[in-house]
Amino acid sequence: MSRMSSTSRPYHHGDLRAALLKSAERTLREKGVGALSLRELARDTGVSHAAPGRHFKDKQALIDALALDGYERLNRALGAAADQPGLTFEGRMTALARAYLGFAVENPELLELMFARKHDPDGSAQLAAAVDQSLGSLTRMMADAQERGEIVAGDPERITTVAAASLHGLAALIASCALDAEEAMNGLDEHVHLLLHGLKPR
Amino acid sequence: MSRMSSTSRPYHHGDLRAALLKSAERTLREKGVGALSLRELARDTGVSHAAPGRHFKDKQALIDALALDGYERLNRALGAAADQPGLTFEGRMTALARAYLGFAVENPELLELMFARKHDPDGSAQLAAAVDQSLGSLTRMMADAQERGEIVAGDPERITTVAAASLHGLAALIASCALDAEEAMNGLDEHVHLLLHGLKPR
DNA sequence: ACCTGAACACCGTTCAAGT
DNA sequence: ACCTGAACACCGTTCAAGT
Repeated sequence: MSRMSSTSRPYHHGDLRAALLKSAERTLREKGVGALSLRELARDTGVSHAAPGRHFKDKQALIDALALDGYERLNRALGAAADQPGLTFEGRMTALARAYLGFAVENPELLELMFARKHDPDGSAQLAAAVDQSLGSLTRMMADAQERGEIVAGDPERITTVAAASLHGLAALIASCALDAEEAMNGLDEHVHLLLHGLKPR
Repeated sequence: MSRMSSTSRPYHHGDLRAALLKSAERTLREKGVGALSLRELARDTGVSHAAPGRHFKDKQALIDALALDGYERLNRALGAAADQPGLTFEGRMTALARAYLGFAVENPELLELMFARKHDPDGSAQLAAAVDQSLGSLTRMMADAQERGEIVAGDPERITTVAAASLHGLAALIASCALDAEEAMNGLDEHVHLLLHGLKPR
């Protein structure tokens, strides 16, 4: 009678799972993976310390869920960049690179988490699919370009790997603070140009 | 009188610090960063749980020491590869790449740790120097090549970044199991060739 | 100087019990 | 179905005390 809200909901939450994920991403962003604690998450969400166990069997399960959410956002960004019409191949490649690096700059801790070699063999099927989708945007672009003769012939997977390594390397160096983010973004056009035209003089 | 060894040494160890590091690297390799525990390390080394505190002010300090040791080994490998005589530029680049990827394949967990964005601002001066030395091998190689006109003109730092991102991307993808290690090693010559000659047809 | 042993404030995970 | 509260076995870190 004295409570103001949620007359019909059981306990505190309609969607504790979502609330926990939201809170987790916040502390991930602000304090890093090391500061993630199920108990603190429960406290912040106003729930008992055992409640998260109902929604995530493990701490790793929560981390995997964060990673999966990250991939979904990244894949939307990559897809949108790759599908832009009216661009040259180099233009599309640059747009894709910009989308990826932008994500890395905005979500460095999350990116690290997405690429960590942890992965619960149970829940990792979804994660594997999400990773494939990320590479998919790039693979399609390379296959298209190859058909049009805009890039060299050869095993398309190998060629995709070269491009992927170049972009992921930049993203990883940014996320780990080995490279200044702003500087990398400013040099991005030239980076892509060098990737396509090579380091050797023509 | 009844002990067989170390008649003059205090307690159990002549070099507890080294013993802890050795044990730590072993569990890092076998069970991952998440399994590192100062208390377990102390138990494995036959010492009280507070003893590690004398040698590492923090768990992070031990991790930083592991990372520093990793950089020292990596830098020796990179230096040896970069200084090989009688090679073309592409040959030296390939040797450097092979050294780096070899390290990544042999020490995936350690590499992840070396590139984690943690770094105690206190002890990180040494770490920063070690990182610089790693990049140094590559930077010198690029500067040499540029002088001889073997690679394109332009800001040498930018060009070094392109090569570094390409190699580090491969290494990171291998370490995170996103790329099959053997496959990547087999394709390494072609990878370097594409890096130098570009993805566009000539 | 180097280590011990107890203490403190945290964890993740499990499980009977409540609503 | 969903959550609580207590319990268990661990942590990292600190600090007086021992040798």
